[in-house]
Amino acid sequence: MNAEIPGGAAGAGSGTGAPRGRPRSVEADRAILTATLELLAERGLDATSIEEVAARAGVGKTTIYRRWTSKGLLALDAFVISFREEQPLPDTGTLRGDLLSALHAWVRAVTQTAMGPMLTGLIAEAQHDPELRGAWRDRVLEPLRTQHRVMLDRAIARGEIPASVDRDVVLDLFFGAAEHRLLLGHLPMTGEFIARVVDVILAGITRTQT
Amino acid sequence: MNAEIPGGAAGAGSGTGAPRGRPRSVEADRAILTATLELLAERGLDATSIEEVAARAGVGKTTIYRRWTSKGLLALDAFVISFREEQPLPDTGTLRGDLLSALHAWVRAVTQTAMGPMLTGLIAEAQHDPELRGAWRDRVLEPLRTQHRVMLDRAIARGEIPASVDRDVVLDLFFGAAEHRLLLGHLPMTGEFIARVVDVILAGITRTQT
Amino acid sequence: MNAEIPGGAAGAGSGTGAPRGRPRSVEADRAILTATLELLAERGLDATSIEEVAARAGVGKTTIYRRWTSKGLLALDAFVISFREEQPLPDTGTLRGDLLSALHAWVRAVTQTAMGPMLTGLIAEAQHDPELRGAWRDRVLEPLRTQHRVMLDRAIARGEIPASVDRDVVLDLFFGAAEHRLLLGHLPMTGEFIARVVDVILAGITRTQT
Amino acid sequence: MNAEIPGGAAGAGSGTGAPRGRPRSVEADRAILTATLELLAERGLDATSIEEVAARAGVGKTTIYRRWTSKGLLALDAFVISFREEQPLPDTGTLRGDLLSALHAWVRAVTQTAMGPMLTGLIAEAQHDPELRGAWRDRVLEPLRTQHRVMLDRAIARGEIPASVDRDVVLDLFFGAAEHRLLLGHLPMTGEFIARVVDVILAGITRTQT
DNA sequence: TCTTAACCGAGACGGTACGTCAAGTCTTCCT
DNA sequence: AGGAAGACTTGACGTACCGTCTCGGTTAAGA
Repeated sequence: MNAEIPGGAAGAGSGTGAPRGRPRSVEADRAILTATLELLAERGLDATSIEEVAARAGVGKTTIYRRWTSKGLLALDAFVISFREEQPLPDTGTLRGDLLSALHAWVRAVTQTAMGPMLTGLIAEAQHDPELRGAWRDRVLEPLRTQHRVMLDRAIARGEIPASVDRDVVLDLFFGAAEHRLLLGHLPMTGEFIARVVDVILAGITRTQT
Repeated sequence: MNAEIPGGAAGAGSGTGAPRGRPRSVEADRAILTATLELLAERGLDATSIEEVAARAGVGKTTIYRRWTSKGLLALDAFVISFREEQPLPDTGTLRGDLLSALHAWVRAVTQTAMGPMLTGLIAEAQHDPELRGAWRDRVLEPLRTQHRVMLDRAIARGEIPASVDRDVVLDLFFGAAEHRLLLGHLPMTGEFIARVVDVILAGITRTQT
Repeated sequence: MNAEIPGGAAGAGSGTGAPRGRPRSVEADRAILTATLELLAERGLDATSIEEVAARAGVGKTTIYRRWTSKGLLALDAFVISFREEQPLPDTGTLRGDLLSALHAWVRAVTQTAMGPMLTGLIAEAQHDPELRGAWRDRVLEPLRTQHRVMLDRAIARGEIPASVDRDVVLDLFFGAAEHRLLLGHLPMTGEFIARVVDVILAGITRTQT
Repeated sequence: MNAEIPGGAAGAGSGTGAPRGRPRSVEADRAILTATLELLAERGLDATSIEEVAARAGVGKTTIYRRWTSKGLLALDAFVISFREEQPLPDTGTLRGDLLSALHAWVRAVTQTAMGPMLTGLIAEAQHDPELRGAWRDRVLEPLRTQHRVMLDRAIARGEIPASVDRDVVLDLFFGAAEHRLLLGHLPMTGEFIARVVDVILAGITRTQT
């Protein structure tokens, strides 16, 4: 539970032993997150109010505020549940295959599912909510980067790319280009776009900078 | 005026000749934009209300709504005035020099001035305001891309990179990586970051010697 | 208007000339007071919420808060409108006749109309709202006392009672006994009660024949 | 204890003999009443919440609700404990002496101690809580009246006043006038006020209504 | 000694209403 | 007709208490 709903006060302090008082309702947790997810998909984070979430979940507003300190952190929890396993760690044998597969999965998620609007809504909200910004980094961004860094490490082990590669910069280029198109929508994220992004990055780090 | 404040209804119908009635106050325009700029710098787009802008500008709310249909478009106008000339088109003789110079200018603007919060605030707002999203593309993004595409065209003419390079993808990688760090703040935009971004892209698109 | 709705900010300062801005809606005033009166009669002051008044009046909550700073002052205005002329100044020629007539009118008002619950509700509310307490004194109690003091003054002029009578104490006994029964309800306010109250007071202050 | 805290469910079923189960904590009773008394004195009945009483008494809310069905009844119990013996039955030998002494005691209690705010708060609360209204009559008003009726009976026995005197009306005038000033605060309860109230009533019932 | 019933503190539960803020619109007088 | 002022309706905010409920854990009497 703690792992899935870290946005709130997380109930009893770990190690403090007895949790005292009526325990938080697991049903309420579920109802709130379900309602949030539905509303997020229906009208986006900005147009969703805590009041509406409470009404749809059949829950008092305080029950939500007791668990989450802001709309953003609630939305983050709802998002994370759906997003986590949609981003698998591919292992195709070559870096090109891995990168293509990973970017395809990301693009598919943000264009074919409700993840797209959720993601943009959360990034938007994070711009004026420092706590959400931090939580987003800790619970979405860093896990994703850590996972994808593995692909680069394997490529280094295989000798495909030099060990001197700045993996952080590579990840920023990799996700940055796609995120840029997602946020501004100036150009579509086609298969060709994906291929070329991977091509440029791959060529850029494969070639020796002698 | 029309060219600088296209966010609003543009006042008198174009071509109708005589504007009839009292003309719009130029002082009001200036006062509103100045107040907006101040508030944007002080507390960001999200925490700025039309009501406050009106109060500080010494102007009725109606006077603002008559010119701009949304807070975002007003902020965009205030932003554009300040942002435009901060992004010069460098011409250093080599693509590497041009790219480094351009990215340095961008990073400096968003980290050393109030442009950073304004930019992130506007991108955030654009996520739930389609009109602003369009205006942002037309009035900020495309001009910037057009300007930077020239650098790539010159490099092609010089034979530094092949004509087959997908310039849009290059621009997405170029701006995407930096914007990514700006929005999420997971890593700083140091000089080294700038250099490596340029290096990877450059290596990725430079003509093969084979 | 000022005379009838002194609970609010009373709009423009008198003498300041032009009232600037959109004037307060007279319809809203009326709708609010009507709704308040209905709800007060239906369920009493305590069980009436500002929210419900707003809803029934078809008015925003702020429109009420702009005019009245508390529920009590709003209720007071609604009450005063109804109560004012229900308490006529009788002139029967004798003090006994005047007092009987006045007390009858008061008892009739609080037992036969909705004035009773309103009055008790307002006195109750005034116990924890000093502003209402003051307003009640100024706008209900003192006018009523001033009016009834006239009856005593006429009796003094006629020589029925000595000029040395403490008229304030007489009024306190007169209203106090009835109010006491109204608030605690331990005994009914019958015609006999009225007669005996008047008898005792009258006997107590009538000039000694000695 | 039962005699002093009759507001609650009175614990064990009458006649059932053995109460079964854990007996109610006497400490909790005391703590709750003490906390109530403190808060009543500090901020009045209206501004005191059950939640705060529970917190200060170091007691669960349930423990309070198990004993008292409403805030008013709890406050009544706290009040009665303090108020009871403050109102002695004077026996000075003359009705004037008795009345003066009794009214002095009452005025002193409500003006010099925290009894005043408690009393007004309870009367206020009783206006929208019929149960409290009944309890107030049974446990405060009637005992007080019964006690003071004795003074009138003694005066009748002594021949000071005729037996035909309506003692209820006299008591209403006696307490009504003072309560009136207490609730509305339009005039102070001075020694002169007390004397004149007694004078008028005494003169009113002494004199024969031939 | 072991149930068993009612208590205890703590604190979460679904609600209601609070008083405030800002949104975008409307209405007045004035320029 | 534009402009400043300030009203208007709407809707959401986050908070405080309400009276109820559920925990784990006493505390006694009865079996």
